Amino acid sequence: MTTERISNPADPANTSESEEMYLITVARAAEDGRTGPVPVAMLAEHLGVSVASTNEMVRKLAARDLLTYEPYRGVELTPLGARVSERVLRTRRLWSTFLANHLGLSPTEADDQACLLEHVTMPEATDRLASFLGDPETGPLGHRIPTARGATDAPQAKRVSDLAIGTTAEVVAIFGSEQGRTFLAGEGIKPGATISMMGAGDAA
Amino acid sequence: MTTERISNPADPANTSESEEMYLITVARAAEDGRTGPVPVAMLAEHLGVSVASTNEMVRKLAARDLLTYEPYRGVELTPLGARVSERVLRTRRLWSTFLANHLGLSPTEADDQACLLEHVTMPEATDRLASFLGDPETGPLGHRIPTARGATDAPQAKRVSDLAIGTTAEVVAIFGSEQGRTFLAGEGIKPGATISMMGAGDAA
DNA sequence: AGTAGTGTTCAGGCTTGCCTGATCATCGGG
DNA sequence: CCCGATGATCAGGCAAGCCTGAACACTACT
Repeated sequence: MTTERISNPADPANTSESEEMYLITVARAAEDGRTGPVPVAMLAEHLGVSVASTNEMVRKLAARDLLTYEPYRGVELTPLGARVSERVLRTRRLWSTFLANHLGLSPTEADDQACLLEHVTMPEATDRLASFLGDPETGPLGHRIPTARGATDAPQAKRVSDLAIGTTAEVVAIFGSEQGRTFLAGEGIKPGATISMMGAGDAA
Repeated sequence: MTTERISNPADPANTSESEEMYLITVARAAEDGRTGPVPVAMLAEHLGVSVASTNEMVRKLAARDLLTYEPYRGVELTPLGARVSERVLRTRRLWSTFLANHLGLSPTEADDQACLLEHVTMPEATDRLASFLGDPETGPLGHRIPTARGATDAPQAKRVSDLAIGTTAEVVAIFGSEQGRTFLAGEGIKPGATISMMGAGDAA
């Protein structure tokens, strides 16, 4: 077992179980109605770890472009991070559905068990499970079950700085501060918009 | 997450995933016809780790009475170790059966996936899975599936349809959709409730 | 504007499971 | 009976994740 990562059998970003827990915790905060960045302290709280550990992990995940971190504000999932967390949550909720509806576990037992299974389920198995269950849209606890998506997701996002001059692209996400995003949105640059790369340089 | 072992949700001996892998490797050697102690080198080989690591782990497991180790001869499971490995192998093969027969994975894919699930499956889920599958005796690859044994199996749950008329029982679980569960719960039929079988027939 | 309090980060440590590279012990054939 | 091959073990290390405690930075309230 020389070096290779053991971690997760489904590897959009080759995330470890721990990393996935951080990511889905952020995702769930949003699901629970929270808007804007999730404070690091809240993450630590939910995961039952110290803030110091959370800080450490958050930086690691940010460095890997799985989430953005703004000190004193909190973290947010990047498109990549969102994809990972959706895959994990999809898997969890599918298992949860199976465990509750077919094996008869209570919804909470099912969710606990599913939380353990979600990190070690191969994409193939997840998809088969979805079919087996009839592609349900919500889990036993009422949560939405994300669709397979992402596998296809084709186009693959780039950073603006990687865009060749003269090309056109669709904005899928904007990184940076709230202020920055707001400013850009005011300029018509927001997710869904189409932009063209006309040239590069410092502020004119 | 101060100190407590995370490890396995089924804890006969509170074994970690790694430890379980060592134990079932020993168990499988016996299954494969081998008699007498299993050499440490063979263990290392099968697990893909160094002999030094194996030696280390073997001593740890021996100290915990999960196996016996005689230098220059090899290791053997103690009754305790055997119980752990049987539980794990039972879980693996049940999952394997489900994955192959119900989700349509190939026997080897199923086994690979099951190998990941086996370490994080709660005893409750294992038993339910066994019932769901009809208590099969062999897995997709032809291996024997150990029985639950050890858990005392106590009263053993039955399906309502197997209840004799006039008997009383406690509800331990309810299968079916969210809607169905909700409906029954509204009728006072939920886990923990006591019910009496008054008669059977189609909707009155 | 100043400061209390909250949030961040650093330093140093622990555990598990694995590694390599020596030594050290044993077994068994010649 | 002796020594080489095989097996066992020791020492020292590494990465991941987590910890505590202490220093530091920022925010927001008065």
